Amino acid sequence: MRLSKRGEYGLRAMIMLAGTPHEDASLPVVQIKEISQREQISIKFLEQILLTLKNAGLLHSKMGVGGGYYLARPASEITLGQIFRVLDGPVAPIKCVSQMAYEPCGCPDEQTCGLRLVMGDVRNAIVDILDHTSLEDVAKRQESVRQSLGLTSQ
Amino acid sequence: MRLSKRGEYGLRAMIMLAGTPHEDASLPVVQIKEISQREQISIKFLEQILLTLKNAGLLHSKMGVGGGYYLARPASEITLGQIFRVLDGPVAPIKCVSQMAYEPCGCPDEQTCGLRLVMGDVRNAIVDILDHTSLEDVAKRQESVRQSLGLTSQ
DNA sequence: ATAAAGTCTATAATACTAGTAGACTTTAGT
DNA sequence: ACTAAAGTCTACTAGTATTATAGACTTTAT
Repeated sequence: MRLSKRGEYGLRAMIMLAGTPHEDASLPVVQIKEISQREQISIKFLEQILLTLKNAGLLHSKMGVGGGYYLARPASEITLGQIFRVLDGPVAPIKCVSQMAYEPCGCPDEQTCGLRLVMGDVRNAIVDILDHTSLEDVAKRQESVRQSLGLTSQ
Repeated sequence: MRLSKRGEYGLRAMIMLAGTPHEDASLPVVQIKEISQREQISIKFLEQILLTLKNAGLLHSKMGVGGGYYLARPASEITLGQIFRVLDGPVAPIKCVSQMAYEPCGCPDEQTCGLRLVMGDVRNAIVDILDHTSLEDVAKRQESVRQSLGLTSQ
């Protein structure tokens, strides 16, 4: 039940982008280098990850001087589930309960397989969280933790 | 978020053992070979898995002629979480929210890390299911599905 | 032009997965 | 005692996934 480093880094980067208010609206983009430094992620590895997210339509980018990345949609419309699936594949712990990538798992009778029933519950519990938590939700929650700790934003 | 084949096979085998009523109380053990055939699992691979579960104290065995495996405790006292952890390690999707195997994950500030907050929820949701579902629960649920399908037991 | 920035593909080291193999030990029955 | 049935234990292997690193390329502002 593990989130890969790819998934972790990608999610952290997206959350950071959601939590970075563009006070300076003329510079809505953030560079790979800055994300890499602030989140402590290898820049070359992060490049790949952001590119994948871009090709999946979750990020937009601007090339050339003054370029960088920005969310393809409002933070409220991007869920952690979408990001997760792009980077780490299906959420289901076992293929026979996957909605996105169903495949029989090889048990003698899938219809009455007890493991499948339970893993279906697990899948639903995970999906409930990941597909109903947007980047905005995370950014807000983060902010509220910061305030309850008496820290200033950023 | 994937259950390995090891984990899948081990859980299936344990569920099978829990669902096999020892009507013939003089023969409470089931042989590897039989589990392998009924669950369609490579016998050599299954050997390893059952041995691991035995060494973890979840199974007992009897060697020699007429030997085999049986649950170390009543099915109601063995949870899927216990089995899972033996075969697939910690349940938490990321180390920084693991109770059993905590490790910092490398984010700049763990206390306010939004990803960590959400993954903590995911961990709790999974643990809620796996640690509160016993082998007996699964066997009963399986049986009730069988009946609702109009099948006879076994 | 040039430098800043993203794009894309290839490669590599390491670890993990899903087995397979085979020699060994224990035990029941004769 | 012998034998066959059954679990025990360790090593090995082929394939795949993970976590990067490298470098050449393209786009764009100035």
